[in-house]
Amino acid sequence: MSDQRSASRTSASAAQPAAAGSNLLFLREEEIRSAQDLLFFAYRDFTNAADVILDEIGLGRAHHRCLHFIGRNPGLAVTDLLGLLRITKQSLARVLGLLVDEGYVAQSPGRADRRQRLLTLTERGQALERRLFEQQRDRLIAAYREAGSGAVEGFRRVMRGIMDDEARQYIDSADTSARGRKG
Amino acid sequence: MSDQRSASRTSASAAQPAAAGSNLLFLREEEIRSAQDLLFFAYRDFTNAADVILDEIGLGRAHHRCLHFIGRNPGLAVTDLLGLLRITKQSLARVLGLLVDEGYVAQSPGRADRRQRLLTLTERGQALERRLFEQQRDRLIAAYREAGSGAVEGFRRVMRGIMDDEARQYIDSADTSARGRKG
DNA sequence: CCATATACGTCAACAATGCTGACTCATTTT
DNA sequence: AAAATGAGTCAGCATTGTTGACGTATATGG
Repeated sequence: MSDQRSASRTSASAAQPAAAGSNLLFLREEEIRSAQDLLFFAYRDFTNAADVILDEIGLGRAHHRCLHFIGRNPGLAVTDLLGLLRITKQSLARVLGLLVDEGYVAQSPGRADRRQRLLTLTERGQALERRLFEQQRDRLIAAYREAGSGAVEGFRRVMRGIMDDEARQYIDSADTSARGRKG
Repeated sequence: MSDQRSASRTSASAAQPAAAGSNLLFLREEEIRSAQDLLFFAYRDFTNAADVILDEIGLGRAHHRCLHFIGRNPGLAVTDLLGLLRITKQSLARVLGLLVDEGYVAQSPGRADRRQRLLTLTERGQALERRLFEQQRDRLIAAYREAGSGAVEGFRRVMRGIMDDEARQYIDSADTSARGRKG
């Protein structure tokens, strides 16, 4: 690979606001653009961590997302899973159908509302989800160790702030139920 | 939407390690799983912020990524862009070709190595990239304000720790060149 | 009880964005 | 002169997202 990249970075005339002396504004913008980089690279490599295992089994990231959210919310209804993933029912059907066919996910009718198909991981699904989890866990633990324990709280606060209200509520309720364990 | 979700969260038997009393391990695992959630939702909503504008123009996220990295690294060589995005030349060609055709990106032969096609944003490309940037900027600024200035450093450190070495070097070199401004 | 809404599933077609493999051409390096 | 590299291109395919249109079972409200 050539060394062009680092040689030319930030030499763009566009990065300089027209007004002179507004170095604060410049730093602010650079800070934001740097955060764009952070989100792209961290997400890319974090999701990538599970890909080798997924490839072996012939599944994709979409399947992993399902396993993750079902594992985290046993008895989740299909509508709720759709709300978390923000994809269409038809997109989910392809992915979820395979997971059910291959015995990773089980469906059972809701007792209160028998129209629902509540989703849980089978033992096989739990085993797979755990293997995938461990890959990402190792990466996160290394990151946490490097960053220092004080950094984690800041990470959580900023990430929470980036997402929209609905996602925040989900995150917050997971937090409280993890500590209080009140079902 | 049903309320099944919050009712059942973390009631999975799988979340409990077999050994009793290892509550530290449990909290650790919950913390990691929560970070998985954070990455998914933050990335989802962050990228989403630019989608409305992209839709109007008939471009996608892949185009945005190109505009971002070219804008941030004027004179970037194609090989280096491929290295940042980690996609194949053929995938990039589709996306980049359109950006060039539509006048968002300009190519010019390298002086040192005339095989290279160095990439820059045209004025049109800069204008579009700015519009997209502003959407994500607003989200980040709100998140930074909510999280507090102390949180930002922690965010940056953890995100940096998640990505692989090559990406870290890129991030670090951007940091130094932004302050020192030495091309 | 009946009308309407909801939860879930399904078929069909299409779009965006990844991938592999195979080649060409220009230029640089050895 | 030979080999490597930077860039482009064609062809085909996989994954995962989208619309639109229906069908069925169950719940809910007048």
